[in-house]
Formats: sequence, C-alpha cells, structure tokens
Amino acid sequence: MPRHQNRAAAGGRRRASHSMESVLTEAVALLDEAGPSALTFRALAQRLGGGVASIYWYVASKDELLDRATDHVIGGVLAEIEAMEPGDDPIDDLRAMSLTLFDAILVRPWLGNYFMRNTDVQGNALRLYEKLGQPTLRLKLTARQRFHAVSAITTVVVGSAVDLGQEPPQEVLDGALGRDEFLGRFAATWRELDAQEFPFVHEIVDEFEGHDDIEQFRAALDLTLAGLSLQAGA
Amino acid sequence: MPRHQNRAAAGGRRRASHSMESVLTEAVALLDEAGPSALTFRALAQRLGGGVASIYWYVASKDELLDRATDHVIGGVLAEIEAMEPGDDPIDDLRAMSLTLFDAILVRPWLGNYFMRNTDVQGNALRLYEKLGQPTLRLKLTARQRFHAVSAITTVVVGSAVDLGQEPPQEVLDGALGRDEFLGRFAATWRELDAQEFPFVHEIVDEFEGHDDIEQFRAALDLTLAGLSLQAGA
DNA sequence: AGGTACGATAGAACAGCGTTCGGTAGAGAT
DNA sequence: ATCTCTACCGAACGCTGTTCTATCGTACCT
Repeated sequence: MPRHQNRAAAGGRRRASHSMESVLTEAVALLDEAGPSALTFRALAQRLGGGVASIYWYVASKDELLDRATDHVIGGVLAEIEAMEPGDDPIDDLRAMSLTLFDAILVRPWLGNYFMRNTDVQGNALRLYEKLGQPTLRLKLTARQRFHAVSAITTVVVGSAVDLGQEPPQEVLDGALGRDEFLGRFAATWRELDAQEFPFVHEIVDEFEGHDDIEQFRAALDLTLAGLSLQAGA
Repeated sequence: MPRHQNRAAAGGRRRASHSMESVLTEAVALLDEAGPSALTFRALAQRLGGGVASIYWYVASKDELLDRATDHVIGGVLAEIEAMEPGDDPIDDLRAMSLTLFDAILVRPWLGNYFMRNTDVQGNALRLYEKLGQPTLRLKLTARQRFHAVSAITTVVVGSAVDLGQEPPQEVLDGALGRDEFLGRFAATWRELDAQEFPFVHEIVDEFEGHDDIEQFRAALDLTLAGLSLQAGA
C-alpha cells in the first residue's frame, strides 16, 4: 500500500523516511535550477537514479509533490522565523517576518504559485500562518480584524510573489538579455504611448524602469501595515 | 503568413477580425464553464467547428491565447471603469475601481492567474493600469510613491484573486460538497490543533469558517488605502 | 531452511496535451 | 488559365502525468 494512502495514520509530523527527503530535495533542486517546467516525473526519476513509477510510492500526484516540495522549503523559512525574538512593536515583528518570507520567495520565485495552497498537506505553511498571526494578538483588534490583517499580509506577499514568479521569456533566462534591458524595452514601449491618454504611465515610467522588487514589496507591505497600525489605534 | 507574425504592423488596437473574436469568445466560454484545465486546443477547435491547427492562424501559442482571452474580458471591465465619474476623493475612486475589478475576478476566478502577465499583448490591461493610476495624480505624492501605490493595489487584487483561483478539489466543483462544508472541514481540522501551540488559529477559526471573499478583499484593500491616505497627508 | 507477506521498485503502455508539417480549397488579381 | 495569398485542416511528433503489472529483497513466522 502506497505511503500516501495512510496520511491520517502518519500523524507525527517529523517521521520523514529517508527517501521521501531525497525526493523532495531533488524536486526542489530541479525547481531552483530551471523553474516549474523542468520538474517532470521523468527528470526527477533520472536524478534519483530510479524509475518514474517509484515516485508514486511517496506521492499521489504531481500536485501533492508540488505541495510537499513547497512545504519542505517553507520549513526552512519557518525555522528562521521561529528563531526571531519578539520585539516591542508587534507591527515591526510582522514586518520582519514578512520580509523574511519574501526574501525566500525572491530566491525561489516558483514558491509563490504553490504557497498555502493546501494547508492539509502543507503543515509548515499552517505553522507559518500561526506565527504571522501571533503578533496581532498583541494589538487592540477584534478577532475578525486580526483574521483580515493576516489575510491582507499574506495576500500582499502572494501577490508580489506572483508578479515575480512569471517565468521570464526565455531570452533573459538564457542570459542573452539582461533584466535591465528587458525592463528597458518595456519602458521604451510605454514612453511611445500618447501622453494625453496615458499621463500616469508617463509619470511613473522612470520609476518602473529602474525598480527594485524588494523595495516595491516593502512599499506595498508598509502601506498595509500603516493601515493596520491606524486600525489598532496606535 | 499567420496573423500573429505581424503584431507590430497591426498597430490600431480595434481591428479585430471576425473570427478572432469568436476564438476568444469561445475560449472564455470554456474557461468560464470548467476552468483553465478545460481550455485545450482540441476542445476549442471542436466548439468552433474546425480543426485544431486553425487556431494557430490567430494565435501563436497557448500562452498568447490565454493572454488575449484575458485581455478580452478585461476590456469589459475597462469599459465599466471608464464609465465611472471621478468623485471628490481620489482614494474613493481607487476603491471603487478596485472593487469593480475584483467583482469581475470573483465571477471568473481564472482571470487572476493571467492578469497583467504581458502588457505587450494585453493592451486593455495597460489601459486599466493607467486608469488605476490617474487618481493618484491628484494625491500629494512623489512619482515613486504613485508607482508603488498602484503596484500595491494591483498586488492586493492579484493576491486575493490567486487565493480564489485555486481550483477547488473537484468534489465542490461537482456540487457534491458545498463551499460551506468545505470550509467547515478545514475549520474542524484547525480546531483540533493544540491550543497552546496555535493560539492565533484558534482565535480566528470562527471568522475563517464563515468568511466572505469580498469582505476579505475589501478589508485588505482598505488597509492599503488607509496607509496611502496617510502617506498623502490626508 | 522454507514459505510467505510486504515494503519498495520499475518497465511498458495509455490517454491527453501543445505544437508542427504538409497540403488543400477558394477567392481575387493578372 | 494560371498564379498568389488567405484561411484552414488531418495527421503526426514529442512530451506530459498516470496506471498496470511484475518483480526484487528483506523480515518474520513455522
């Protein structure tokens, strides 16, 4: 009977069998090296030095593989976040945690598309959700406001991650076209638009051309946190 | 020579050939009826009463089909938004536009995953971006702040949309399992968690169980807008 | 030691996918 | 009548996730 059919009985969350570890590790390696399209059962099997069907002993489907691989690396992020000492200001704690999470996604853009898809399988994601929620318990908010606050924050993280996650059009992945030139080409197109009809695009095209992903995320996060801080009556 | 090879020469943005329209309309219909996995070239060809390869006359790849289909419906949203009269408060205008956009995504959850992926093909998305940006021109902000503000808003929209977009696990799509029961099963799992270790999850599990997607989005949006309002010195 | 149950593995095949190739029907111009 | 170009399509290719079936090796029981 395959491993994935007694999920409930498995219970304890750190009973990882040796090979389950290696399956997830190699899956993550493939994702890191060449993006989601590179993670196929055949490629993974070859890397593991085994047959394709063997993977189905550990995992019921590709979706579950993705979920488990995602949760595997989220485990690392969780460890980082659990190691943080709570500070005076809960808002600052929220910011620090969010930035840690975002940093991890920046290195692994594929994470964004699978993160928090299924907390049933993604146990670490659930723990991370809990950790993100704890600082809100120190804020003067209703339960509903707390729920909405953490939802808002994960929304900002996921939304930013998705922006990042779109696989660039091959030319930039090959290194033939630099990221700056890629952005520059878009900016050039935008600059040619009619100035009367597109006043805003013209206003921000310079900012867009030289924009930094972290800064952009930080700005979005800070707006949300400022709103939250206001709501908590600080 | 296929249509999609003289994109630059095409120029004028409303020269839609009759059949291009029907291709996009039927593609959208398939997406609406059974989600992204139902949109295959074979299914689409059958619906159009033609052959599979014919679709490639209008579209170079599935990615482009998705982009054009997305932009097709965004065109409708854009029309709605362009019909709105600007009010006194730019922030209120931003909120109204964002909610209109989100309403459209609520009806078509697949939209979120393809929205704003490639403004080169998605001309209406670019116009929508412009429209979203215009209210910020009336706020006391730097160009960079304006850029970040609109990015933050689209991030919230996209992030919420992605949450929505994950195809439910078939049982609820069949109607065999109601949405409430689906949420309830998750809630039940969460309630069984250790109360010491998961204080936040316990605090908000009731809110989660009965939560409304629009309300959740509105709360996230309002936090961002409150932060923006603060930044503009209102 | 022999038998047996079971954890773990894998090759081969299947159905479906996006995409490409080569060719064709028909209208309009020469 | 021939040529050209638009619009179209059947058949095949290579790839994917998934399933079927068979087979090792080891631990355990008698």
